[in-house]
Amino acid sequence: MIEKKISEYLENAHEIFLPGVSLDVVILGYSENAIRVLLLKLKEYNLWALPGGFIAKNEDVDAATHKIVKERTGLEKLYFNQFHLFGKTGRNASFLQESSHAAKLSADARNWLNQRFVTVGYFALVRIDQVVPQPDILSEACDWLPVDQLPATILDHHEIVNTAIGHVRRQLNYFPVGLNLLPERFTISELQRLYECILNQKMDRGNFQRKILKLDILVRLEKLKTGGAHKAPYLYRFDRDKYQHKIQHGIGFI
Amino acid sequence: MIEKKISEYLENAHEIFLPGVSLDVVILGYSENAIRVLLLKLKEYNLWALPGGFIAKNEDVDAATHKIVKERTGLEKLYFNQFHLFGKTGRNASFLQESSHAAKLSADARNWLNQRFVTVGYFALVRIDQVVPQPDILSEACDWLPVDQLPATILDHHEIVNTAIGHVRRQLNYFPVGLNLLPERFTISELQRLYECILNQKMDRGNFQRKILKLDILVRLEKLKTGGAHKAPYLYRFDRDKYQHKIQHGIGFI
DNA sequence: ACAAAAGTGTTCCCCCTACACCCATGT
DNA sequence: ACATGGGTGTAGGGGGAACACTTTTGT
Repeated sequence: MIEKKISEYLENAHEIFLPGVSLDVVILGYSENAIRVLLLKLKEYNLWALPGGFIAKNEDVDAATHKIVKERTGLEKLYFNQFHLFGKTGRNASFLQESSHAAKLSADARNWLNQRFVTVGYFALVRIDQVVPQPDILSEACDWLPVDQLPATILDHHEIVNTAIGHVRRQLNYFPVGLNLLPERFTISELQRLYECILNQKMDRGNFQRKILKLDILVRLEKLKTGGAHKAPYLYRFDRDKYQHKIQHGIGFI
Repeated sequence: MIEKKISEYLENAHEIFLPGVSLDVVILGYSENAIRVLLLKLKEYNLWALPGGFIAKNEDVDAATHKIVKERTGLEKLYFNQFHLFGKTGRNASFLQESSHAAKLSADARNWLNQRFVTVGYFALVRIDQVVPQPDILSEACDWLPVDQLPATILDHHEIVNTAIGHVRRQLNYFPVGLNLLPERFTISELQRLYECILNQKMDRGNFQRKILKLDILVRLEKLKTGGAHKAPYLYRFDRDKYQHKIQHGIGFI
């Protein structure tokens, strides 16, 4: 049944999708003190791949990205960003060509798959706890893997992930990207650990607190009742309205 | 003769180039107190267009960009950067379809031109005085036009230029982009006027000088003999070696 | 009582800002 | 002499870095 779906998908691809252009999304989340990327384990191979796909002939590239992230995560409202086009020669769907499906395809479908592809890289920032990862029809599993311990991947997906991280790191100075990765309510310490993770460096506790609060984009909520043997910290939430006002004048954090 | 070249180019395009992908380069220069972009005036139309083209099936996208900029400017060593993929539906080579050449083309060639195109945006920074602008076969003229007074352009080239400027402006904080736009030797005042142009705001003379010199990427040369009724300023040149050392630790200017 | 982590305060110092002041040069 | 622009000096303030102190809570 699933086999039939794959065959149909590949057989019709050359009629539905733009030729030679694919897209890959680096979906990033944060849990257990690590930035993680959502990867798909391909059937028939011991290789992982980024969620991705093709762009329908009558579809905006941004819209195609939105659709793919929604399918893999279940999320509707998304923060995502295009960051690079990977256009080296020799990129193609080689892993599909070798698959058991390729043989059954028509000549047109096979030619379409065999052509060179350029791919548009997007990154998306999501809250891991809100996501229910969904493998696509070509993959057998789907998992959040820490970006500093990537498994073997197809093609240049390793490079795509690393390039994405670099862009996120640079955006940290201007946009409160961290807030797209945390749950609705969080403590300053949690936010600091996230920042330390992204930038890969320790920060001073007291200074971090003052600095992030002075941006005036967080709202203090009730105190957190914790089971920890220490003072209960405040919870905060991100204030999108205040943020929208600030952003026009530029936010400088680091 | 030129007519024949155009026909040949368009007729063979579908065999040589990647389908559905084009590239456009925002070539920026600086002269007479204005940031200027190199635009081509199309034959048969009263419209301007960015230098651009297609990507050969066996050619890296970066290489195709390099080739195009070299053809239009004569420059070999270049600072250029990919910044965005423009992928809205409805983008195509509409201006070519209406041209007098389109009628003579084979069905294959016409279909290739009629398809939807996504385009990769690059920007390049050049020294205007070193450039001898060269129109391509589809254009009758080629000129440096100030980016704040753009003429009517084809498609979304207006948006592409403005997006490019935004990226350059943001890079100004991290890379000495200004130095790719000035002649080999320049005064601090000239550099300041350039920065003021890009950022569109006045800066303090004394502070600009200290700040830019403290980056320690400029080398002071001999004094300039000027015809001006004032003290002769020093000339400086950009020190690429020092810069390469600095950049790893990050350069913060603004 | 004590440990652990949160919240807040303090001091030092650097750097940015804003001007002011001299210097060199051509008219 | 004087205007013009170049180079440098300086006083003040804001903010970051480092560290200290107090507060709350569970064991």
